[in-house]
Amino acid sequence: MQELGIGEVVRRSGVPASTLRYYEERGLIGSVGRRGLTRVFDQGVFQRLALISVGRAAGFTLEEIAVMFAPDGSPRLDRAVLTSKADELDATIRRLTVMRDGLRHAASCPAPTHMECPKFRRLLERLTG
Amino acid sequence: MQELGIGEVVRRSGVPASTLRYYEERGLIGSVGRRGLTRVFDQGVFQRLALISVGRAAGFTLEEIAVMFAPDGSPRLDRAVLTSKADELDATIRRLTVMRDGLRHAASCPAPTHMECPKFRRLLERLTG
DNA sequence: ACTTGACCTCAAGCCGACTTGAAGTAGGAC
DNA sequence: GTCCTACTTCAAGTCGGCTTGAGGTCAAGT
Repeated sequence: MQELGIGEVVRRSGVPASTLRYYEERGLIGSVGRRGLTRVFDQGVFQRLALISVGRAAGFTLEEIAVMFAPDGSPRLDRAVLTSKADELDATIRRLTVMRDGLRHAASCPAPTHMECPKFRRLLERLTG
Repeated sequence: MQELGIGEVVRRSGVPASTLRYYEERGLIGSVGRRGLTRVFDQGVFQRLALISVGRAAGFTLEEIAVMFAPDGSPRLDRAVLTSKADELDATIRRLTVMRDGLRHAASCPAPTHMECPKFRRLLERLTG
């Protein structure tokens, strides 16, 4: 497995070195070791970074992400936790979908204010209800 | 339109008073006026709160939400902005969907570590790629 | 030998989104 | 008239997620 310096990881992932160090400190990514002082990463780091980025977009904290995808391959990661996170995500996705439709519609709606558009209000009701 | 005190809004929405005041200060919700010192809201505040909550879940800042849904009914809200936010949301939704599937699968996958599961790795590739 | 560049650590700072706390006011019940 | 409760302001504090800066190490190049 090819070994990478932090600079390489920065270049290929776009994630700043400070963030990589921070993630390592928080236990989210593991450098496979050190060459002298400097961290050595393997290819897997890119997947983990993708995972972290999506997790963040999903609204999970770094803490939660660390628990969900423990870097060691996870000590018998609790299925119930995963399932409930997936359920959370389902709810989020549904809400985001409604919001996206709302935005899309608002972009093309001729009503003077959004609130005057019945379609928009119906979407809102789907959010509140 | 029925007028509500802040306490009522707190009770019905679950949003703390401090947050409501903060949102008002940031221009995200408008109280229709004051009765003496105290803020008076109308029913519409609940929709706006729902909007804000979904917007936050979608990863937008309060600033962005304020711009998207200006409280005054929005001074000719730029359609391009809305459309591009909708596109952002589309991308987010796709990624979250992949993540949800990943979590769902991880919850039922017998592989000792996630990375050893080919299905999980394929999902990861959909995230990275 | 010495500079350059890429890396390191550690502490402090910053931003967004709130929360908390102290101190004050306004209106009704008694 | 004074007590209670619900509200108010304003400043400061908190937390998560990083970033920045000062000062140090190491390897390679000239």
